[in-house]
Amino acid sequence: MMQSANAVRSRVDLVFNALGDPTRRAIVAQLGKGPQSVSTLSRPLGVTVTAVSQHIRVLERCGMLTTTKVGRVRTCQLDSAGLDALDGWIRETRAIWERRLDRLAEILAEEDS
Amino acid sequence: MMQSANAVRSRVDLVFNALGDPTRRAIVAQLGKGPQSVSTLSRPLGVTVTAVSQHIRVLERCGMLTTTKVGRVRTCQLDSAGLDALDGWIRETRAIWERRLDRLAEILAEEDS
DNA sequence: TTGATAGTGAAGTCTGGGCTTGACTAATCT
DNA sequence: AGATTAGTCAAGCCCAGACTTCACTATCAA
Repeated sequence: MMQSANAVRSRVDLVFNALGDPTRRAIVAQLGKGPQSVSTLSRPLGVTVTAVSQHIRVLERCGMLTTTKVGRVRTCQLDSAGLDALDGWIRETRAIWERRLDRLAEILAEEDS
Repeated sequence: MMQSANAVRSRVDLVFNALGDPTRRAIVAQLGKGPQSVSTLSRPLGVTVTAVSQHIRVLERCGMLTTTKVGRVRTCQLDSAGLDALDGWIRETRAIWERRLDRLAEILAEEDS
């Protein structure tokens, strides 16, 4: 129940690491237009199919997308797990940040009086 | 008014790039506990003050934190600009993703009838 | 069965960027 | 003034990881 914090944290780390690369962000953007095969993804990216295949694995591992292979073609589509993790991190971080601002406001108010 | 899309996009890119590094994520986490000086930040991170100084510049450039130098000590604190950009990106991406799921549901529904 | 197509695996190249060291400046202390 | 401390600059080291090539397998088409 409380180890989930660590699990989430590590997934967030993986997501940030994954999305830290411009090519992978481009892949995610591409998939926004709908599910696509590995080779279809590779064309507008200007990289090898092999490279895309490698990126796909990274993105899949961190929950940013899922893939299904039917026949010889692997189709990729966005997954919400990665987004959820990211979202959680942002909320958490912002909450901490805002709480701190509130405290600062309190302190300033006290100084005035 | 519409060029903001590009501006936001590039800031998001900077943020992802910045947060793609574990040390910088650690810095952000540290700052969650409150504003801190460069050298105070460096101690628990196990890296040189110089390294932290470099990271600070990257994080500041993308709006994740702000710094103020008084005397010889530079104090860093979280900024919401970076978080806002990230948040916007997530909302956008998730919206696209969900719209796509809805469309898929429609298609499946049509097939059934 | 021959050929073309989609993708993966292994192995190697090469560059970006994270980190360090050492020298330096500016502020603070005694 | 001298010594200490906080931080920055410049230069270089070094390695993770992004990308490629080549060989290979599996699927589909003629």
